[in-house]
Amino acid sequence: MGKEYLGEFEELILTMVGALQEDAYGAAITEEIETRLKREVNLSAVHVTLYRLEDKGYIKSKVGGATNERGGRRKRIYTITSGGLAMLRNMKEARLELWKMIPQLKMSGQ
Amino acid sequence: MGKEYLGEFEELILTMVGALQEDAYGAAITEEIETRLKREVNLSAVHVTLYRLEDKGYIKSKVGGATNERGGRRKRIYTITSGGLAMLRNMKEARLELWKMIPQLKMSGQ
DNA sequence: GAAAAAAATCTACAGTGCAAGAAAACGATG
DNA sequence: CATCGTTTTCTTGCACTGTAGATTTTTTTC
Repeated sequence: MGKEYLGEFEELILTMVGALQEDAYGAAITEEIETRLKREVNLSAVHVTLYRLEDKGYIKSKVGGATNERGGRRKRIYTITSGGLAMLRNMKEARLELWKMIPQLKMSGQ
Repeated sequence: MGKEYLGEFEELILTMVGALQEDAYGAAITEEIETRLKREVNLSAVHVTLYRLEDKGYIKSKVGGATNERGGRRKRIYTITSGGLAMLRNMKEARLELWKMIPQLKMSGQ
């Protein structure tokens, strides 16, 4: 039955999978978060979260082809499913709704 | 040192405390969530979360006056602190930033 | 002062966040 | 072809967050 929301970190990782498209695999996601969001993340934290998201059906994966440059294990590429996208939409809707309730939050963004 | 974000449920409860102002106590928060957000919540889940938020300094509490109608223990009224408000702002900023990264999310809201 | 009401508190366990370390798969190089 | 450095995934374990069940406290009414 899956709950109607995700944890904070799960939401972040799911969003990155959607954002990175064909290039969504553990290491790249980690890097992207660190450079673009200036937030420290642990690589295995990302991996574990990817497994959990896949279990829940929000993303799916396939092992990437042999397009490696200099050694290294094959990448496991993740893509967001329609269910995953729907979940992100729901969470966004819910947040926008919530924020409306608290006037002190009005500011720059939006 | 407190992390730079909260869990999903903590965020919800913190927002409700901010929204309900002088009327933020366990039972009222629970009711408000059920009626306005159509989401089932357990009363003690709310209470436990309130304690944790208070521990972290995002809300503070005082026992309410004797303005009761028909029996019942005194309410513990919670109010959001400036730290709590700042946390909500940060989380909102971060989300807006995140959503920008994933075009498939563009829609109604905002 | 016993019963009923309203609310808070306690206890306990599953789910999520996170990190340290191990293992796998690959290219290069002697 | 053995082994070395690389790149990346996989395993394990524990602390923190989400949630429910049952209990206790405080207060009004009869």
